[in-house]
Amino acid sequence: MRAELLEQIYTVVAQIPDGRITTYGRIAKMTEGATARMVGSAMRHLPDGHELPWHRVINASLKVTDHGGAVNQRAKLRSEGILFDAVGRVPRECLWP
DNA sequence: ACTGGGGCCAGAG
DNA sequence: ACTCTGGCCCCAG
Repeated sequence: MRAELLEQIYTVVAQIPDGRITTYGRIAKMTEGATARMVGSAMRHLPDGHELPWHRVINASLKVTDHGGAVNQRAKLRSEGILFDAVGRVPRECLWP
C-alpha cells in the first residue's frame, strides 16, 4: 500500500461516529485512488495500538463480512447500539455519511 | 515480467 | 433476494 492512500483511509475511518457504520466502497470513494479491496486490506493489517473504529466498516450488502473476526465485530457494533435484523443486516439509517 | 489472491462492488440475469 | 462476471490495484512468491 502506498502510505498516502493508507493515511487517507485511516483519516476517513477515524471520522465514523459512534453508532454509525459505513462500507468499504464508500470509504474508497472518499479517498483519491483507493479501491474497496484496498480498504479491506488496510483494515486487516491495522498496526497495534491504533485507535480506529475498524468494526464500523462493513460491506455494501450492509453485512459484516465473514472472515473469522466477524463475531467479535458484531458484538462491538451491538455494544454501540447497532441492531441486526434476522439475516444479520444493519439498518440503512445507521449508514454514515 | 507473470500469477493468484484479497474483510469489494455494480450491473445483469 | 441470490448468483455470476468483470474490473479494481497492490502484494507476495
